[in-house]
Amino acid sequence: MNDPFFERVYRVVEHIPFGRVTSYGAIGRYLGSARSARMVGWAMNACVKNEKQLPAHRVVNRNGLLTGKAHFGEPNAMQMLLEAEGVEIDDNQVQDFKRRFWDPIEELPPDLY
DNA sequence: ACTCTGACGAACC
DNA sequence: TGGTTCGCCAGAG
Repeated sequence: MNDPFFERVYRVVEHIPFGRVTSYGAIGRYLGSARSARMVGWAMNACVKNEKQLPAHRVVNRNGLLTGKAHFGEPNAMQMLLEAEGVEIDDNQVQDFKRRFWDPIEELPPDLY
């Protein structure tokens, strides 16, 4: 908990299982900052800059919308990555989002690291 | 030092 | 149903 906010975000993102997705808000809640979803997104933006090898494409907004696709270079890069994992995407929307959703609060230890 | 801007989300009109 | 406001807080100008 003494680490920078980004570091904690990165750690959670690293644990997102293959073929699953989560939301910025869910990560924020897990980190104890329920209202800092924006910071989570901001941290992801920074991760690209830091060349972190994170499955950032598995993080979408609460509606399952690929709001961060613009930051993956090619317009469809994010969608391609997800579809490569078996996640169906239609019009920037994760299909069957409910089933694909991975909540760190439920799947991860309450006090990871 | 100050203002503006977000890969968000929830609360309000 | 849908637009606007606000909280969050780290960078950029």
